[in-house]
Amino acid sequence: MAKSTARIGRKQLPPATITLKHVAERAGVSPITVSRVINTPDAVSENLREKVAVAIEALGYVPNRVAGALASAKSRVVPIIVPSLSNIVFLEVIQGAQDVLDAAGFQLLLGDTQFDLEREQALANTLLGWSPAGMIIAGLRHTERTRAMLRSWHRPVVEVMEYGARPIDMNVGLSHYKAGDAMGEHLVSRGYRNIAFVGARLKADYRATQRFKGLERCLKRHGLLCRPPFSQDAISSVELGGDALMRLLDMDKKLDAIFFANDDLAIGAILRAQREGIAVPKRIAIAGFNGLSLGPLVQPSLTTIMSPRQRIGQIAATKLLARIHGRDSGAATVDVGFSLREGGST
Amino acid sequence: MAKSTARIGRKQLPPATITLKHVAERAGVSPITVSRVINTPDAVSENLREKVAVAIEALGYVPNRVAGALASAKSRVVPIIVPSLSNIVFLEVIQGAQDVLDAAGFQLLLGDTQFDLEREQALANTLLGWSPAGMIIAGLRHTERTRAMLRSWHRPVVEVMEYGARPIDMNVGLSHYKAGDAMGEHLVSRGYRNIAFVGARLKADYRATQRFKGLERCLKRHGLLCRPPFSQDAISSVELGGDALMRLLDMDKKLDAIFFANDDLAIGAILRAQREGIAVPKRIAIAGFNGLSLGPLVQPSLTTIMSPRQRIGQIAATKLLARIHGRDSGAATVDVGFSLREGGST
DNA sequence: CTGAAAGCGCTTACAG
DNA sequence: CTGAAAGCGCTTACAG
Repeated sequence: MAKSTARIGRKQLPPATITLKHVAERAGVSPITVSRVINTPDAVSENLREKVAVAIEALGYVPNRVAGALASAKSRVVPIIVPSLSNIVFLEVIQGAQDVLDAAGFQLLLGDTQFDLEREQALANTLLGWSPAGMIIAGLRHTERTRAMLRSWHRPVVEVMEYGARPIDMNVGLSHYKAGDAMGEHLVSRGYRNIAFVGARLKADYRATQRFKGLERCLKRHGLLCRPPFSQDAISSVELGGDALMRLLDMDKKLDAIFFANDDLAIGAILRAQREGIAVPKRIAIAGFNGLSLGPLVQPSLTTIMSPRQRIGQIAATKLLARIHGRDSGAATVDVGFSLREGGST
Repeated sequence: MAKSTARIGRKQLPPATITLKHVAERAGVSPITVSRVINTPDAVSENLREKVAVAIEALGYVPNRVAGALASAKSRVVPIIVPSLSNIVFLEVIQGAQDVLDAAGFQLLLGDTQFDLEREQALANTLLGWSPAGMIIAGLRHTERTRAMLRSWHRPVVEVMEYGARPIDMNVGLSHYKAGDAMGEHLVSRGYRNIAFVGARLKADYRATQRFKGLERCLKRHGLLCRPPFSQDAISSVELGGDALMRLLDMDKKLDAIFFANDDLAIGAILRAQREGIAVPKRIAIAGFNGLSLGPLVQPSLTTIMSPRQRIGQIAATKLLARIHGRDSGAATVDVGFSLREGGST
């Protein structure tokens, strides 16, 4: 309309888009100096630093992260890719990572694969388009293309949850195989001889399957029968654990112990047994995996394996930051281990 | 070293950074056409679209989201700001939002304020530097600057969790005040007359305080004594609920019911009562808030108020997307309501 | 439907 | 310690 209106750039900008240039003008310095004050303040004399800080404050300048990321080909963003957000376990890892990254001024970008490795590949691909500073990804199993892509990316990548050989870059987790074996040992030592393993969607949840494999090895070592794992095609939940308990007791009269793939299922089984008047561990022993805080509070208290999930997230983020900042990041792989917590349920 | 090496731009790029230009060259079209094929394929003839698609595939081109965001001043990213990641309630909202946004090709950027409104302001400020397409933020209470900043941003913002007047833009939630009142009505109707409210860090958790205010109004209406809320300075947890139960029973012999600020606390109280041999609801009735799936499984089953947390996230994300895409987003505010689930604990 | 030009707001690499 | 120039990889706005 008004011909006289000055055109800034190609469109009518509301006057409120404050850029580096505006700050520089106000402070009477060049834009690069402003950039330095923000990113590497030690490289600027105190005199100018002060002037620039005043101008930033006065104008309410907010750096455009996007422009910075484009120019430098990196951003203060770290994607974390997990199989699912409906599982408390991954959320705790995210929480641990968030604590550390946030304190360092990094933002977490969330991705979930729905336990689908092809989706994971597409997601990782897209997320790399954000020029992240590094990446955290759950698991050691990925498509070959995902592995190749992340490896040739040449930025820090931490694979979390399970501990194992040949990570893409760094790895923080625990051996689910050993954990399964340890629980098997515990059950056998307590005198149980007919032990079942119960999970949910075991095909997708290969870490749970590794726990089963560990149990299997243990039972074989003791010359005991190892039943095939009982897997239900539903999202793991407390209800599901109770249902599984009832079905198994009905199907297999000799059963004297159940090792559930996780605490949700196991707690569901204990609560269900309570309601049905089934004696735990007398009629059936129950064990879980994860070490949720509810475990010690149910009756009988749950025997389970504690995995340090938040710590996994924290360690992963700490190693990532060390590498991003060019500091020593310590060992490339960390086995955070696990511990068995004996409760009254076995 | 090798003088003959061509310099592309200012540094030696590894040959593997495929850009729009490379795709355009290979397809024999201009870069803008490639851009259109990616962003608005309908605006390109099928002939060229096909050629470009082939080139993209052949080169394994991944669009640089950062460059796109800078050029267009918007990105397919949506920050979600919540008070805490250690609370399952917010995680479920995040999950609901993620489901919807992910399906639409948007990425979620995570921020937590640790229940600090100043931190929230700084976080919102930083996150705007990512040129997000919209924002989801928990709560209706923010600093005046945060409100002004988001309002003048002129992009869709959804405030979630509680429902109330004067949102910044859109609002999806429920009335915690009414929910507290409703639980009060239930308890009074069941014959309880000495009712306490128990929470954790109520100063920070103002939504829990609103539930207390609702209870207070109800008790006054019935001419009953309303005790001050009992708040503990620790993160809400199952253990804490059990401890609070024991302390209150000891402090206040007349007490016949406790309304806990959330289900974690209430379930902890029920489990503790069970272990201590305290009769629920005979000696003391227990009620919660949230509707966690564990509630119906403990003994006695928990009376609680169900809040549709995942749905809040889904609705918020859906409205955001509608506005982003210029479609009708429906009502600016949505009261998702709540429902009281009667269990055996009252 | 297609393209040449200009620009988004920063940072890199160089020079002084 | 400070700055002028060039460029990051896209998209906008315009023209045809």
